[in-house]
Order: sequence, then structure tokens, then C-alpha cells
Amino acid sequence: MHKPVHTNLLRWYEQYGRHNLPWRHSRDSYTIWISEIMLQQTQVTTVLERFYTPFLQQFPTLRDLAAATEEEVLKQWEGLGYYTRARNVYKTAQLVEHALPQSIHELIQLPGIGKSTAHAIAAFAYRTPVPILDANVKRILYRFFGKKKASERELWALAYRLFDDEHPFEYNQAMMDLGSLVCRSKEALCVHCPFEMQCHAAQQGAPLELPEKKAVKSVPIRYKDIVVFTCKNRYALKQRSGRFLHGLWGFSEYEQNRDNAEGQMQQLGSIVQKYSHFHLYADVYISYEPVEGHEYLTLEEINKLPLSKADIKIVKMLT
DNA sequence: CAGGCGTGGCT
DNA sequence: TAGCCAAGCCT
Repeated sequence: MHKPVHTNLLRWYEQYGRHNLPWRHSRDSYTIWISEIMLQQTQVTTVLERFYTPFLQQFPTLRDLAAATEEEVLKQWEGLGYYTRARNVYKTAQLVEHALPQSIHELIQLPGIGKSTAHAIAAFAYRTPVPILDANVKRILYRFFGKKKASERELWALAYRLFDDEHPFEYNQAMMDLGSLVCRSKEALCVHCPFEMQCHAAQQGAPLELPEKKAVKSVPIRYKDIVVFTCKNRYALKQRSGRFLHGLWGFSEYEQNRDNAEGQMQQLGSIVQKYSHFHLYADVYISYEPVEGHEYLTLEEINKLPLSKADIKIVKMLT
């Protein structure tokens, strides 16, 4: 249904919306899908300024992506983080022959596409009249309906309740922009909000109290020694195979151990890398001893490999 | 279902 | 500045 709040929202969107986002007016399901995956847990600015265009330049179509290697895709993803997204994007390109499916049911079965992304692709690429539910929309819903906490199920119900099914596309875009520009997590600009009069939190005068903040968990610190084995201007790396940074290349880490530091190893420096679930403090050493299970590569070769931020810092120490 | 999963922007 | 948190997904 189309209500007065929707009229206010659309008017606000026409005037203040982010109409220059390159994926916004695309009808190509491929580019919209790539943008949606890149934007998972990632700010618009980062994707927009550094990753979206170069990626599509290298892989302009689904067919190009499918024809690439996983390492080439990871290299394009280097620096963006959450690399499982890159591997899932590649996997999906192998799976679907011509184009992404259109139904939410089918989309959600593809690797890396959950309920939120499936709705977004359906809404933006295929103009399916369904609401989307991202972090921006969630924050608006919490405040608009005056809820301190809500389950995913409840949030979807609220998303459908507020939805404007007469202008679904514009409504969805408007909601994301409103959440990003006005109903912000640390500063709510209610005076500029088209929902101000209908919004429960705004009427209570305390929008920032919603939603209820989660208890902060302390992040563990891991201390490691990283050893760069070298021989004749080549350095030993291997491709990571665990869940963490899977597929990226890197130097070898060891539990911090005085024995390592003592021998003939020379310390190059140290790095700090803050991951979402732990912080890494590592001393970096160089060793001229031979090592098994690695590839000895020149700096030129190393720079062509997909590397994590921490390993890039170490490569910089070598140059 | 809580935690693993990267990196950088913003306050 | 240090910490929060950003167009989530998977296990």
C-alpha cells in the first residue's frame, strides 16, 4: 500500500538520494550481483572508490568471470577482505551457465547469497516488488517502530509492513539512503527525516537509544613470529588452505618462540594487523635456511599473487 | 545460534 | 584515539 509516509520518503529521495551510484540504475543482474556481494559488511565508499570498477573492467561479464582462475578473482578482491565472498562469486559463475536466476528461492541457494542479498538482487536487477533488509533498513525499522531488539523474522515482518509496493524500487533505494545519510547509527538527523512525525524513536526524542547495543566482546591478541625464508632474491611463500584467508598467498607464521629469535635470524621489523575477531602482533624475521613446502618467488612474481594486508606489509619490508 | 570471517571509514 | 561498525553469509 502507498501511504503518506511513502510520499514523504519518495520526495526526500528525489531531492537527497545518492543518484550517482553506478550500480543503482543498472539492469544487468551480473553487475548488480557483484555490487551486492562487495557491499556485504563493506562501506559504499570503499567499494565505489577502489573495487567495483576495476573488477568489472577485468571481468565485464559473467562469462568472463567464469573463464578466469580463482587466483585472478582473488587478486581483484585483494584489500577488500572477507575473501570467501570472492571464492563464492567465482564458484557461482561456474555454476550458472548464462545468467543468475530470477527467483529469490533459487538465488538464495547460490554460494554467498543469503536472504538479504537475494532480496536485493531480485529487487534491483529484476524489479521484483519485495522489500530489502540491510543494516540501514534495519536501523530505520528499529527506530520507526520503537523496538530495542528484534529477531530476523520480526525485522522481515516489519520490512514488509512499511514497504511501499506501489514504488518498490524507489522505496528500497530511498530506505538505504535514508539509513546511510539521515538515520545514522551514531548521529540521527531527525530534523531532516521524512519519517520524523511517524517515527516512534524520533517522537521519543531518543533515536540513538535504538536498537539496543550489543555487549562488546574483547578481541583476543595473538603474538606470532613470521619468518621470511629467502635464497638468491627469492622469497618463500605458500598458498593458505585453512578457512582463514583461504586461497591467498603468505609467509609462514609460527608461535612466538625465543629459539627462533635467538639463532642467526635477523629481525626485519614487526607488524600489527587488526582482524575482526583477533589482533595480530607479529615480529618478522628473515632466514637463509632452506624450507620445504613453499614456492620461492621473486618480488615481481609475489606482487602478482593475491596477498592479505599483513603479507603486503611484509613484502614492503623486503623492497 | 554464536562465532569466524578482513579491511577501512568515521567519530 | 580507540572503538564502533559497515548493502551478511556460513557453520
